[in-house]
Amino acid sequence: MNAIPTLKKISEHLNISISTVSRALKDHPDVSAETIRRVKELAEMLEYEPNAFAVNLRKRKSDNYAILVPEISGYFYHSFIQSIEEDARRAGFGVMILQSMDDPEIEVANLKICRYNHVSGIFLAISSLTKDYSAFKKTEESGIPIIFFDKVPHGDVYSTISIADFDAGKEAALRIAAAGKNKICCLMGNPDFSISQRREKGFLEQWRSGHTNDPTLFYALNEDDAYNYIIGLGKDTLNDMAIFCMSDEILGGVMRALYNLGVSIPRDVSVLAMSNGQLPRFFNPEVSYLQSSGYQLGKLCTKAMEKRQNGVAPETIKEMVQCQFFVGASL
Amino acid sequence: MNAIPTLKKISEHLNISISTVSRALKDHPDVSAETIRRVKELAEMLEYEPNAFAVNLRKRKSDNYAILVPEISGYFYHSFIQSIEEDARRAGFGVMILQSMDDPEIEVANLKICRYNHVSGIFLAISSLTKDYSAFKKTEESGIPIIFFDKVPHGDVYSTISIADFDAGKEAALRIAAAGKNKICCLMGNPDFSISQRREKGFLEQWRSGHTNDPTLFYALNEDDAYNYIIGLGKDTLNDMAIFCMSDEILGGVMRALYNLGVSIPRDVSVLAMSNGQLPRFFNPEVSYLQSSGYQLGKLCTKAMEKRQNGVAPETIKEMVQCQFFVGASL
DNA sequence: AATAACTACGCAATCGTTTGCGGAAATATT
DNA sequence: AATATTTCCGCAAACGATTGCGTAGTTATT
Repeated sequence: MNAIPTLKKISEHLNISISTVSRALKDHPDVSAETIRRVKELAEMLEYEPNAFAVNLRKRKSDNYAILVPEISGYFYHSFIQSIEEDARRAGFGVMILQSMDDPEIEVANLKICRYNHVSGIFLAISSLTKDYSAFKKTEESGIPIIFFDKVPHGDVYSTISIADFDAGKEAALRIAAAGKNKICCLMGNPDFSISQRREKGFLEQWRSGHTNDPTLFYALNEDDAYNYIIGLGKDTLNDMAIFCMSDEILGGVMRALYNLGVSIPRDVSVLAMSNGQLPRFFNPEVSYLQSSGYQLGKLCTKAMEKRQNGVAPETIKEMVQCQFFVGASL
Repeated sequence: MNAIPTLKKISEHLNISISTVSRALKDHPDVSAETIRRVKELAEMLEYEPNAFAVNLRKRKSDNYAILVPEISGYFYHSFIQSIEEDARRAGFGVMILQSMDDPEIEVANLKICRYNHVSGIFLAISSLTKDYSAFKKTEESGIPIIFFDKVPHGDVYSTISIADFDAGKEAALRIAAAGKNKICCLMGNPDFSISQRREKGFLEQWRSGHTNDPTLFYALNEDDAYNYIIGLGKDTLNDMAIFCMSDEILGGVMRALYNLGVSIPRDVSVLAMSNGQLPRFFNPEVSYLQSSGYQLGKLCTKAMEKRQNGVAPETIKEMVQCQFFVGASL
């Protein structure tokens, strides 16, 4: 069997104490240059690496971050995860993934797992129905910093990195107005999502400042919801309408429906989306969208986490990322 | 500070020894019913959970699996990861994510991380240029089972769960032939990928059995490669052609190009893809495809991993998943 | 009543690493 | 030559959970 080397084994080989080996490997000044050389040489040869459990047990802390999202798949979080993993690896951290399946109970259980595994920090997108923040509070109090992203709790005691959803909503309304459209349908996501609420608010506020008619609102919980809704509207109702799709999921459903109905874009119907940036380019014509990039959001979260690791207070970290507009041909 | 409870704390509260507390929590027969009751009651109250580091240090094993993929994002692996996480959580395992960025060196480093973190098992899709399997061998020898999936090493000493790539290639050729197309272009992925090679081999073998002309082959390393290639072919060359897209990445590039060239599908050009199942439905018309589902593959890998955990020999686990054909309107 | 068996618990070592403290040997200071 | 400093290293106690072994006190057996 391929026995994994320990300090003890090295110490026995060299006939010195475990402590000295440990110190030698860290260039402790109490160890002679010659001993350091010999220890390091042997350690290298045996491919010694400290046992993570033992180190963590002693430090009462692991070099692991946790990412806690409602769901890995979909259009957004996987690119966020990729982003975090890249940075974490560079900083010597591992990444644990946990899904809440948008269930507050699993979310609480996952936080508990994080606590008992003494992760160094948590990146967290909260589930839509989370009302009780006590698990967040408890986790922060136990010394584990949480960076909330995308779906963040309200209240100002937490570190949050979020999309400028309100502004994005406003810009969407502006772009649509600029395209000369007047009949609007907004397909928002689950109204329990904070992001849905803010995007809607921004859109409505902007729209109402220049128009007297209100947009039609529909809350689509998933792609099929969006699809069925558009199909239900029918070609006539859709004529000359502009559709705002709050997410990639919704965009997917809407476009499939529009294809099936055989409407022409943008002649009959205009489309504007908010997106992670991949999907809109696959439609014909390419869909214009406001990009909220999971990858970029990840980069900001990494920076925020580094600050928190260095003791920066949670409430001082509040960031909003503006969305960037990408011109397609759907508007 | 919200001190996390330990056996010691419980034992002090109850004035009994640490050992007895430990045993009580596991219903050890050496502990009286009354003591068990008192211990469990207090443990519950304090929300005691064993310190994972200490447990793992003693067991020399963690309740964690690692997933090692070239890249999280893209069209395939994230659904695989989602699948594994679901099952792992149910079985009480955590999931660590590591990306190799398709770099053999990082892959080796990641395997080392797995070893020194004593994960219970690894799900691994190898990078395209990995030639040296010694790190795999070493990891298996150190007692950590590896389930290779999707991109698997050759040789028969490993546990592998792979797509029936050869068969899928054959079926693709059959479907295209059945559609009456004769002029074929196969867009394959990186020729270093084992999956590219097998899909190509299957396609060619089947095709040649009934035709004298060979398909045009092109290896697209990414979406843009595929896009540029198709654009380069031009409308005339494409006319009456059937295009086989080996992956979602390629499909994306091809469809964008076809849209831009303004060719009609399937009148001018037919398209058949191999896909995880999401993307083809977003095109107009919907693209026909052979599904290789990351989610399903994950389920099979979980079962394989359970077997390995129970001591089943690596080489006895070899599975091939057949692809399912989904009828679109592109062929 | 003496021995056997059982119940219920504690001691102490172990997993591998880290670190405060103490001390022998070598060197430097008067 | 006696004292003061360095230099270099080891002892032992943590971190928290687990477990083989030992044993005081009780009950069962002859």
